[in-house]
Amino acid sequence: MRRYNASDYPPAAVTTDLVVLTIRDEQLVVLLIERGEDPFLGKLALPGGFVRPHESLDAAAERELREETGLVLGTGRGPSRRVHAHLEQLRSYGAPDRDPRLHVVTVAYLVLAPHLPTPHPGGDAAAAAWLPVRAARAGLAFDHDLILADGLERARSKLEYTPLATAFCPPLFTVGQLRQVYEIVWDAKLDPRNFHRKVTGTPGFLKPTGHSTAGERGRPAQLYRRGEAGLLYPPMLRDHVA
Amino acid sequence: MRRYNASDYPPAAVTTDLVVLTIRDEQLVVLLIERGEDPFLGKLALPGGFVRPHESLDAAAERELREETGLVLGTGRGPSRRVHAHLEQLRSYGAPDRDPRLHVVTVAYLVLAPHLPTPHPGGDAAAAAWLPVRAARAGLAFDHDLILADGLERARSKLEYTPLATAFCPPLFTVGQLRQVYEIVWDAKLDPRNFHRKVTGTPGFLKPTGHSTAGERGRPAQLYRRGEAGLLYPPMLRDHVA
DNA sequence: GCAAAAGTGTTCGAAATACACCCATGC
DNA sequence: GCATGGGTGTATTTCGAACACTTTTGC
Repeated sequence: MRRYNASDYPPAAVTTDLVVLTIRDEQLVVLLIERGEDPFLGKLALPGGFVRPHESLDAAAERELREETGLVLGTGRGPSRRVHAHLEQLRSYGAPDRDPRLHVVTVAYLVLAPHLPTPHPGGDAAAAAWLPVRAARAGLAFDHDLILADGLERARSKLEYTPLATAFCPPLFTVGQLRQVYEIVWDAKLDPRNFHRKVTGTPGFLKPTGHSTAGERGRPAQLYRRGEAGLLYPPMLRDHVA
Repeated sequence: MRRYNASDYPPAAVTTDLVVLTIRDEQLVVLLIERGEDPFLGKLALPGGFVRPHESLDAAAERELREETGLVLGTGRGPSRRVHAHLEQLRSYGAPDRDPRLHVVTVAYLVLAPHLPTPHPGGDAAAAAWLPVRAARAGLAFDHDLILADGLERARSKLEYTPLATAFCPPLFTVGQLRQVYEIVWDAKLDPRNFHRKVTGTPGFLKPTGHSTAGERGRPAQLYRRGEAGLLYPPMLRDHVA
């Protein structure tokens, strides 16, 4: 970083890869593309691509998501397919042989969103689809099995101490919907009664709207919005095995 | 990532920067170098530098630490200055203007170690020194203020749910020494009696050695080694403010 | 003896768990 | 009515905070 001759630029390329998670049919699913080029032609991979000159990493991640799937992050109005979602950097992967052709350092991102539309493949993707994470745990291109596993672990642990589960919910949601998110992501059963008391009692987790559901089975439920808290205290605890 | 023509390599360079923390004179200190070149000539910065072709990110971080400070990570025998330490990736920073000359993506690492020797500056560093983190919180080169803040927050939070505090201790240590680590890193006072019960009662945190200290003030203390656990359950809780 | 640090016992209150029970709706 | 999910009350237990007290050393 101290000298700036062109000859000192290492021949490493920078990409972003995305672990996009959402819930469909009561399953945690991940967005995968089918590679349309070598290497790994025809194999499944996480969406991603090169960071452009003078483009921030976050911007590159959003652009890749848009190009390969047609999904646009953000809250404003605009062209369709605009979705609310949580985006955060996961970590970087730079093993010299992770790409067989050249040294590629990738910065992985984690995207969590409520039920998303079917993606429109574009760019280098021959196809794009949601796959249950159980089915996607092995056989991905490059080191994407590892990246997916890290993304899942990040998502699971952040449900404990942040209100991140709300990223899987629509803007207005019930305590029951929120509980279902925890149960699906953690693959665990939670007591509905204690869960209710816990989330409504955690400061800043939920903001009541005064409205409730109607027309569904059972007693109508209060609708909540995500609260202001960035960290949950006390945290939601999942069972920790030895 | 799909095409491999040289013209597609974005002109972005990849570096690693290191947040090296240790405890000296009962203070949390960070390793800083004085820049010997423009930009930011003469300013303080985190040690770091280019990732070389076909070099892994972790290897680059270790090499930069060695080149700029003479410190060698690892447990084996060999040339002096070899130290035990914990090294983990922190996160990546890629704002297009974070380096005034060219788009540099840096992968930051966090290094935690017990009392380290005075560094020997080398490479591009005009000087290298330990500075208390309180004094180093502003005025660093590039976006290193931000990277340091992120590193501190990571270290502080990982003390809660991992045995990482032991990385600041020598191989054999007492409960009192471990408590001092928590107190210094968290800048908080902890009750020695409850702390003792808590750490000795957390499975896998500490492994008794059967030995104890002697020749110091007060009652001799049992010496422990770090245990096998990767995660602490129940976690050590610091006071969470609203 | 006195100071200092290690370590144990006990009490108190907050919070997690388990579960009995009631509420409000669709059918 | 009955099934279904929403929501409250309450007993039990577990755990952390506070702190009195004992232990073992150096001086």
